[in-house]
Amino acid sequence: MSASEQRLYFLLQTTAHLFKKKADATCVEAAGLTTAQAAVLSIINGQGPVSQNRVAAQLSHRESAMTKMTARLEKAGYISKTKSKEDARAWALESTKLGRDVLLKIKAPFKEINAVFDQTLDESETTRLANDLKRLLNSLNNEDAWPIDKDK
Amino acid sequence: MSASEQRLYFLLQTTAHLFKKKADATCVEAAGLTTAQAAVLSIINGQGPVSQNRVAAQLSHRESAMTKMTARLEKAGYISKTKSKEDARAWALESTKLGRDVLLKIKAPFKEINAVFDQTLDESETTRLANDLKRLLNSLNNEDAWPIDKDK
DNA sequence: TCTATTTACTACACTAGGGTAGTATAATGG
DNA sequence: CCATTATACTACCCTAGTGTAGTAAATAGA
Repeated sequence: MSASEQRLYFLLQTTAHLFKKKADATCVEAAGLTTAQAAVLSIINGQGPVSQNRVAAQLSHRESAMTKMTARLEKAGYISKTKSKEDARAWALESTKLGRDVLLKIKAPFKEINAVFDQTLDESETTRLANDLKRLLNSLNNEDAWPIDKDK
Repeated sequence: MSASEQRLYFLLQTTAHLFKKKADATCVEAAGLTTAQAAVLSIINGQGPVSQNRVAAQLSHRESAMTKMTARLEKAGYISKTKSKEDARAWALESTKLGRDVLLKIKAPFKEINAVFDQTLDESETTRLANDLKRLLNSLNNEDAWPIDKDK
């Protein structure tokens, strides 16, 4: 059956939406932050002093979304925003002690989410699904970058 | 590899997000409405006079999201909201001529989206992916409904 | 029949993204 | 070296969802 007959787009959106809803609920209960905040915080924590720009790129988000997100994270005390020394335009984002602590609290809820995947799919199915999603991501990216060459 | 090693949750969210972004862009360009509006409108169009409640349930959304969404669709002239005769609390949502017209305009952009799926995955892979997503949806739903019985 | 509960919806405050227009700084080309 | 262009970010307004608290109508139980 073709993608349209399977209503694959709708299925993908619904699955992602419900997983997000569940993950947000468990994360907020366990640690007081959402999965969106956790994603940004974990990149900042892992990549030392980093600009908003670089975080946005890794999440396929816009800079304007980052402005608000880092403001929330700073207000909550999870990150610090200081002006970069190399580039006066950019922020140097870093995680705080509180930010690192809250990232630890989020491990248990994510185990719960991953348990749903692992209870439903075996190892080979998980790998296959991950590969399918990666292939779809590649197709999406290459489509827009065509025929302009994609490397900078 | 396990779901956590594959970062399956993140992969699912990213893929869904980028597909939504692309689909929204092409739909807005072609017909002036978003995919979220298209989903609601197409349910209303297909199921005659229907309550907000029933639409929300099919999309796994909350009633409060429907209040705003139907307000936008009515303002745009795509649907009519009249009080239900069977139940004075409920709305009877129906598509207008304009709403049906705009649904036709959206077919081409969705073909484009489905083409990305079909270019990337063959028929058996598409079916398999759809099944995996359906299985994940079932796992999510049954988890929350346990041990309370799920039928009403 | 009269109360209690459920149901359909609204209002409001919030997170979270998009897109556009603008500013300040950096990098580049003549 | 200076003008142009690119980059990093902000401000603003929009869609779109959540969750909670509330109202009015329907339903169920005593």
